[in-house]
Amino acid sequence: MTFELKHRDDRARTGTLTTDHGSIETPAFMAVGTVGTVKGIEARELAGYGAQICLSNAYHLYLRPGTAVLEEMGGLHKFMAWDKPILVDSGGFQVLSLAQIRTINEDGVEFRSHIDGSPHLFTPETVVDIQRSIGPDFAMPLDELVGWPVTHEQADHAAERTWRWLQRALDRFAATEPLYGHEQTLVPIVQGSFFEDLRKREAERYAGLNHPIYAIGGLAVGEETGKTQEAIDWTTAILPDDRPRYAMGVGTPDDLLDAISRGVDLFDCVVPTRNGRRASLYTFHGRMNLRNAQWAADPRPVEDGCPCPLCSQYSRAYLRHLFIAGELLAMKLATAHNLTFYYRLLERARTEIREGTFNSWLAETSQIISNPMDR
RNA sequence: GGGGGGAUGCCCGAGCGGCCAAAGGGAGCAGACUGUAAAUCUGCCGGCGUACGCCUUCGAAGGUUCGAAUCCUUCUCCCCCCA
Repeated sequence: MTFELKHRDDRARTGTLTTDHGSIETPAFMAVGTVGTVKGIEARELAGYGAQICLSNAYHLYLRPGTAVLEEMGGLHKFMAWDKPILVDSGGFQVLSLAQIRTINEDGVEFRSHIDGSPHLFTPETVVDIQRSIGPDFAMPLDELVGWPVTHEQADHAAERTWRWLQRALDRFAATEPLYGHEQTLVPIVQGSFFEDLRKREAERYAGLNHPIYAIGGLAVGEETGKTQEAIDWTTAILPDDRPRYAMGVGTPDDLLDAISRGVDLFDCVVPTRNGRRASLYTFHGRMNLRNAQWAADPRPVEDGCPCPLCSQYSRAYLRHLFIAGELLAMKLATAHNLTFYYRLLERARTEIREGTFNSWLAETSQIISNPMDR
């Protein structure tokens, strides 16, 4: 993996992140394909909307279909017919989202499968092994993610443990080989919650690794916007400037742009896909709930000039009808649109950065895009 | 012609003397969602008022009762069985 910074505009940057499955122009957004599919979207369609890389999840793939099948099928790229880069999360998020069915200790996390209740031990080492079987270009190590609010002590404890777990993951990673002939890169995750001393301590510590890429974890877990921004600032100020930074789980369109302005290069979030399935559509003129009665007989496309399969063919009225009727196609079209919007948004952001106009564009855009539109 | 059953809010449907503006669905109207246990969850849903509340509702009319969607009488309409 290599990363080349291309342009800077204040703290925002563009760059090219290159892997054995091709390169990614940053800032970039990764659609979430938890179980090896971005829900409702074929891999080739995803690429057509502008995706350069997608994300999947080790916890979910480990439970289904399991690492034996993945190895037999030649890894996740082949399995899901996606030949661009893939990043796979570790199950660290499930430490938080499945908190009711897991127990955690220094060795690792024991999950009770959400599918059949069976117990499964995830350790830093087993997660690396699973990541070898899945075969992503970027592999996330097991970390301990805490929510918000949380005490300083709890956040400290989780950050320390995440650091120790990273050492174990790095050791296991160094002791094993990729299975499918392409390079894999482990991405250390900086924790520290929303405490300045913890974030700075962790960032210093991780910077010392001199690693080629870093992730900022623990964001967007229920905190106020200002806290997310502080945490990003504390961290990006210390991490090596010439390495890509990935803000895990971020975010809404305005979150993305804000984080870009603070020097973040990579993102993933379920928002465009999940919200699409639930009739919440993003446009450059604001957010629309396509279930609302106001669109019932609106002949216009959701967004004028949008090249997605929805906007290039269908009216708001038709999409609303599909949602109200509970039709599968509604979710698919809305997901396609939201992803297309995200990719267009980031493409626009890259252009603004190259031209040195990012901050002024951000100021006029961010207020609009996440607020309700009603025209 | 004889016998029996039923009519409840936009729809379906509980309730069968007070705790009933009336369960529960559905439809409708909104909202939430940030490393996806999520095609999910939440709220509103007779009228007026932010709220305590007030007003008008349970086929129609009349009656019994302190009090009726619930009991009685008549009427209207629907369904089933027998002839």
